[in-house]
Amino acid sequence: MAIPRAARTQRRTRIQEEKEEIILEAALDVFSVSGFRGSTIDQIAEVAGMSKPNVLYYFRTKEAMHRALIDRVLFTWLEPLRAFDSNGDPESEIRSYIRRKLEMARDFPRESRLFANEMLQGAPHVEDELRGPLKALVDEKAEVIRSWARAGKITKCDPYHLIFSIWSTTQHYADFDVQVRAVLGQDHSGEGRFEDAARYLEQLFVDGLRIRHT
Amino acid sequence: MAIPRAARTQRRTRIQEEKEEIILEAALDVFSVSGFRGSTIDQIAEVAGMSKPNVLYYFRTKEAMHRALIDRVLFTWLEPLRAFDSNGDPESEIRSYIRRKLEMARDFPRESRLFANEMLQGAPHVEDELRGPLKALVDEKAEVIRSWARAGKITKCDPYHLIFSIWSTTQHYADFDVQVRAVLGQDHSGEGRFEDAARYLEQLFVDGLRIRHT
DNA sequence: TGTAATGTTTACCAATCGGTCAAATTATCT
DNA sequence: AGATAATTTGACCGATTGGTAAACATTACA
Repeated sequence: MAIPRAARTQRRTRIQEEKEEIILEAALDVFSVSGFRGSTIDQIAEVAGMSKPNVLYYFRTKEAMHRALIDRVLFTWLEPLRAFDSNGDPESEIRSYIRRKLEMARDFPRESRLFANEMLQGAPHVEDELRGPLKALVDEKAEVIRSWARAGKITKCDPYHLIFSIWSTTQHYADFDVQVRAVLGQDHSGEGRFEDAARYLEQLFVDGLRIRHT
Repeated sequence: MAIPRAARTQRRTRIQEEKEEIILEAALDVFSVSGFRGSTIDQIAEVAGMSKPNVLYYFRTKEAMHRALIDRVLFTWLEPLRAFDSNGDPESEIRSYIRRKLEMARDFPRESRLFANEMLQGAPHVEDELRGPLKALVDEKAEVIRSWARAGKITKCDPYHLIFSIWSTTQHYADFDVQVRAVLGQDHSGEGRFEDAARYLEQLFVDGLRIRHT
């Protein structure tokens, strides 16, 4: 008899690992565009190249798929912020944070859109993670930024809104990709737009913060 | 016999105006949260307080509702950019543009989310408007910014990415409202966060652009 | 190789989807 | 008031939704 995935507690089969990966990949394709409510298991099954019941053999519900995806994305998504080093030089830390976030927008746009979709819907599945681990991490980094300001290494500014502005400006190139391409036109819609964005954003933030050059 | 709305060419009844307004208001509630695919006519009908066939009496399809909503939002959404005055002082123009966009994020968050949802889905209903009127308007304002840079009134920077960064930072407070509230915590989640954001963003952009004070 | 566990599919279910229809109700105008 | 047009709704339609049951196929392992 077939035992659905969620009921298994023992180690996973080779096939399980492969198929679950294929399904999550397909689910990311679909969820990131249409959001949770707008996506269907049939769409995911088609993209994954298997039948709907087969998908449901590995993930018992649509919610289980979404949950697994969100959990994975949430972790890797905060990686750049965790890497933010309180002992580093403020200017280079902020520069590399911007660069890393921009690279993620370029290389993982679906993950960005999945997250954006979840936020737009009011974060029904992850509000706890926002109030808990995310807030804790941001609080910690905000304190680092504040200490830089106290030490005179950086212009005094609201560290929370600084972080928000880095998030929004970088993720914009993933979430609003269509708009960016449409406005830039065919000429500037190549991958070069990310380098232009990096140049512009580093200038905006570093000069904007009046970071003293060492 | 009842003549559905779209077939009418004569002037509209008082009831028509009222009900269409109620329906669009409800549709904005629903579409802005769940996106087009994730929203149902039943939801809209319930929010509007009328039966589904009655909603469909005024808008023949779900798409017609969405289209009417998008058209209206797209127009008012670009109002602040249109108001961007090429004859004005660069610093005060940019300051007031930021302020206006932030006010819209505060006062019309549903409109912002409706638009964001449409972008996330790849702008299936408005890509033409993006490539046409929107691009034309941005091109025009970008040229203004470039002329300010040539005249030495402003630091040289990519005007398109400057506009993108103003859009993203301001709309962030509408689209990612849940996240902003969660990270700021209860203490700073009041309406005061918009004033904090305005202060921070004006500092970021104006100083970042090294605008010479007159 | 045999067999038990795992994986896959066809057929199906009740609920919900977008949308229609005709009948009933209400507003408008003379 | 009465006639006519505009509005509203309950019943309904075929298609699609998330999910299940059970038969069938494949794999892993003794």
